[in-house]
Amino acid sequence: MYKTHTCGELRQTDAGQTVTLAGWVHRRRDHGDLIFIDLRDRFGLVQLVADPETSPKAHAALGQVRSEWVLQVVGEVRSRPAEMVNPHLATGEIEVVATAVTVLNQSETPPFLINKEEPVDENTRLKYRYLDLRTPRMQRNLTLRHQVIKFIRDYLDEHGFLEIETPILFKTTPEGARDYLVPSRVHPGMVYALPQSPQQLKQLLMVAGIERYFQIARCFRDEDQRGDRQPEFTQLDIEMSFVQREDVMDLIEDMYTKMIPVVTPHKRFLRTPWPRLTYQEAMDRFGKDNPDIRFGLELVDITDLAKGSGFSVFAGAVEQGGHVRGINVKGQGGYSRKQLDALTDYVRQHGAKGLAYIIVEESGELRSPITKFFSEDETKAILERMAAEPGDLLLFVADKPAVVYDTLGRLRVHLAEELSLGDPDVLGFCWVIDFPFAFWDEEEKRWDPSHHLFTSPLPEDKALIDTAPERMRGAQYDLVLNNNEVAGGSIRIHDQALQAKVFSLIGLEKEVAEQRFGHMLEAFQFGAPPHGGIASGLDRLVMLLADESNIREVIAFPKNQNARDVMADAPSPADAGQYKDLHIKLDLPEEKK
RNA sequence: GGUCCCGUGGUGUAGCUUGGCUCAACAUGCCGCCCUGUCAAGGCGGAGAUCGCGGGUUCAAAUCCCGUCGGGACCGCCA
Repeated sequence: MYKTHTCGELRQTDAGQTVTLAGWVHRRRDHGDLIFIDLRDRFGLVQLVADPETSPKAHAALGQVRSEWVLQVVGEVRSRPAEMVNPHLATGEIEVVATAVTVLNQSETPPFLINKEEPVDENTRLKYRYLDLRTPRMQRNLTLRHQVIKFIRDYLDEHGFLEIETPILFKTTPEGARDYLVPSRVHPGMVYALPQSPQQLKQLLMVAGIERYFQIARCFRDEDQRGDRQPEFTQLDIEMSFVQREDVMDLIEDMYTKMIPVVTPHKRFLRTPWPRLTYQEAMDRFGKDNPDIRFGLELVDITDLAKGSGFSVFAGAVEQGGHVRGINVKGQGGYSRKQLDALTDYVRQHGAKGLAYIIVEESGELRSPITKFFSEDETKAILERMAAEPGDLLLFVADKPAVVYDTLGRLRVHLAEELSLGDPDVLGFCWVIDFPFAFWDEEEKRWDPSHHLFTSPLPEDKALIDTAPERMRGAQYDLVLNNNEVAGGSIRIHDQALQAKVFSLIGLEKEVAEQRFGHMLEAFQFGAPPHGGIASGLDRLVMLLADESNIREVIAFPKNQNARDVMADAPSPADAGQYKDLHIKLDLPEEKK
C-alpha cells in the first residue's frame, strides 16, 4: 500500500505517530517559508505542513506541487495549538509535518475548480466527468447511492430474497417504450433488444419457483430525455410468489422506512405509515396520480354549485359533462394582475381555456371578474365550499374532467414551487392504489392497460371484464414521493383464461400474442404460482434523497439530453466491416444544407 | 416533432434592451516575485477572450436582423 492512513481518519489521539499518506493536492497555501497543503483522498482532507528548517527537502518538493498533483507523503502527526484548530475539518485538530514527499503524478491545471463548489457548465462537467466526480458533491452522491443499494441488498437478503441476474440481450417488445436494438451477426436481419425492464424474466423466475427474487437491474428505453429520465437507468426489481398487493407494499414500505434514517438521517417522513390513496382520491384531491402531499392547495369540486349557475362558462362546461374545480391559495390574495396573468398562461399552455379567480380582500370585499355572474347565494356557497377567508386567492378551472385534473394538478405544483411550500427534508411518501385497469385510447379505439399486459384486475373486479371493463380496477400500486413516482408494481395474472381475456380486451390478436409472448403463455401452463412484484427507480429515489433535481447527478457516467455520452463521444459510427458483419446497410437522412 | 431559455479569457459572470466613450469589465483560476501559522491565506506584477459559427444591416456590431450549431428546461413521447 502507498499509505498507512487515509486523509480523513487522523485525530488528536494519533499525535506523535509517523504516517504515510497518499492523495491529491486539494489546495495549497504557500507562505514562502511555511507551506500548507490540504491533501485529499476519498476519505477526507488533512493539512500537511512543510518547514524549511526541519525538513528542507520536503519543503522544496511541496513548493513545486500544484492543484491535483498526486503525492505520497511521509510525516509526523502533530497536535495543533488550540488557536490553530480548524473546526470545519474532521482532521482539524492535527496536521502532518511532512518529512518526505514523493510526487506520484503531476496534473494539468483542471478545466474547472475541484476544490470549490461553484456552478460549472454541465457540458464541461460531463466531458471531464472523471474530474467532476472528484468534487465533494459527486462523491457524496455516489456514496449515498452505494449506501442505498447496500442497505437494499442486506435487507432483502435477510428476508429470503435471491439476487438473480437476467439477460441484457433479450427479445424486442413493441409495446411500451421504444427498444434499443442490437443486431445479430449470426442471424442476419434479426435483433436482440435491451430490456426496458426485466418484467417477463422476473415472472418466469416465479414460475421457476424462486419465490423471492430481486435485482439491481439496468433498464433501457429509447425515448426523449427529461431531468428524471435517462436512456439507461437502474431499477430495484422485485418479484414475489404467493403474495397479495399489501404484502408487496408492506415490504417496500418497511424497507425504505428503515433505510432512510440510516442513509439520510436529516430527512423525516411526513407520515408513517404511509397514506394509501385510491387513484380517484389522488385525482380528486391533487389532480395527479403522483401527488405531492407535503402541502395543501388541494382541489375542491364545485361542479354541483356551478351547474345551472348564472356564469355560463361554468354552467356550460358542466352541461357538456365537464367539471369545475378550484384551489384555495391560502393567504395569497395579494397576487398582482401580472402574476394572475402568468398563472392563466400557465394553465392555457396545458390545455385549459382559462383561469377564473376570486380574491377575498382583507376587508372581506371580493375582487373578481366572475362574481358578477353569480347570485349572492351562489357566491356564498362557492366561498363556503372553498373555505375562503379574507386574504385568500381562489382559482378555478372549468373543462373536461381530464383537463381540469391535469391543469389544476400542475398549477398546484407550480404554485407550491413559487411559494416554496415543500420542505425538501420532508418525505411525503404515499401509495396510490386502485388504478383503473385500462384507459380508453380514443385514437387507437381500444383499451390501453394502465400498467402492463400481465397486471391482474382486483380480485373483486375480475368479473367486470366481460360486462363493464371501464369500471374494472387493476391490482396495481404506485409509490409516490414528493411529486415523483419512485416505484410501481402489480399483482400479475397467473390464470391463462383471464390473460386471454385481457389480450382480447386490449385488442392483441391471438397470433400476435403467441409470437411475442408465447414463451410466457407456455410457461404459465406449468403451474405458475400467484405472484406480484414491484420496481423502484433507484436513480430517482437517490436523486430525491440527495436533494438533486436531475438524475444525472447521481449517475457516474450519464448521457446528456441528446442521449450522448460527451466524454467518450458515443454513439459513434462503426467501421464498415462491423456493419458488414451485422448485415447492415445504412440509409442515412440527407445532410441538411 | 414542438415551445422557451442560454452560448463573452481555463471557470463563473457583467456589458447586449438604447450600436461608437469597450482591440471588452469583474471575480476566480493560471504564471512570476515577496511573505513563518495559514486553512477561500495575504501583497505586488503578468499572461490569457477578434464575444459559438456563418451571412446580412450599418460609416461602425459582443450589442440589431436572418440562418446554423451546441447546451439546458418543458410539451409530445416514456405500457
